[in-house]
Amino acid sequence: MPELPEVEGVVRSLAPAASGRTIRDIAVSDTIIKSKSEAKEAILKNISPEEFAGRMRGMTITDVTRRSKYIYFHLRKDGDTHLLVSHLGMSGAWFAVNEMDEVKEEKFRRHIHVIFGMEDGGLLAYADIRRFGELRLIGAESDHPPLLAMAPEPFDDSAAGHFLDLCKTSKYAGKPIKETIMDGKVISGCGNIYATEALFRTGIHPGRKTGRISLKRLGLLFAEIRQVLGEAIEAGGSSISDYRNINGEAGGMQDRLRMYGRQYCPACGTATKRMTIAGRTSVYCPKCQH
DNA sequence: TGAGCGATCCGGCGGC
DNA sequence: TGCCGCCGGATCGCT
Repeated sequence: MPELPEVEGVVRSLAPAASGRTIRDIAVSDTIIKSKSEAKEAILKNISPEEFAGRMRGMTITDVTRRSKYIYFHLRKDGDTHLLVSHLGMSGAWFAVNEMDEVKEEKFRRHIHVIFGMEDGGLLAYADIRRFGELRLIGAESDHPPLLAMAPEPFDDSAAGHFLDLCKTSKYAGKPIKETIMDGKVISGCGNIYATEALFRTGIHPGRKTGRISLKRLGLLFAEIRQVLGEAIEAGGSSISDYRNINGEAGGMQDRLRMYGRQYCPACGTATKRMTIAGRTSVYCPKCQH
């Protein structure tokens, strides 16, 4: 499942592959057309397949950037700028190819839902096995308020202060620390995998109340989150279940995860425990994490 | 007013 | 082997 480092990997390869190219036509899968006809919001948000295709036609992709776990396609047509916001959900993937059969893995090829045909003849394809991802065409970030509510990028200078300030508020002080750090308004792009890892590395129990952790430890936790995210970006992301970059390649970070998905603590050998926090499974070592 | 919960987008997979 | 139920990012709407 793609988190911030995986999305960063996609953007780093997508930006040079897509920038400067103009979209000639759009194909939307029958599956999505059917879902949308049943009034579901499958992948295409707040727009019909026909309107999406009509508006995207003729758009030039000027740049591709990342904000938290969102991919921003910066677009221009007739002198106006637009933004296509892509979230990969659980299992989304982009592929830049010349023919669809260049998408080697059957499980992705079977679930290609949107294809951008480029004026130069190439293709940009969005595949999504579970259809939890989204494509949202807007004018600018301000058209979709949740985008404006996101925490600063974790590598920004302001991110640590933002995190520590919110930890002190009554809203977050009573919540389990894992729920706090996975809230995108508190820290951008820290999902289950990297939250689990950073908590293990700092010896903090995922269920500990945020307000019961010293500012010093919270500062160390934030630094560790940033460290883990940075390591994962360098390793090309973690390919837990369905992450692939635009060339269909998996990342290598999963081999370096020390707690996520583990049965035994790599530090002391104790059997790991799991608990549900904010509806998600959390793994931790009952001996090393307090 | 806002916190909290359930529903919603689904296919894959573990378990029986 | 087939079917049921669980899982999960993020948002939204209801209580």
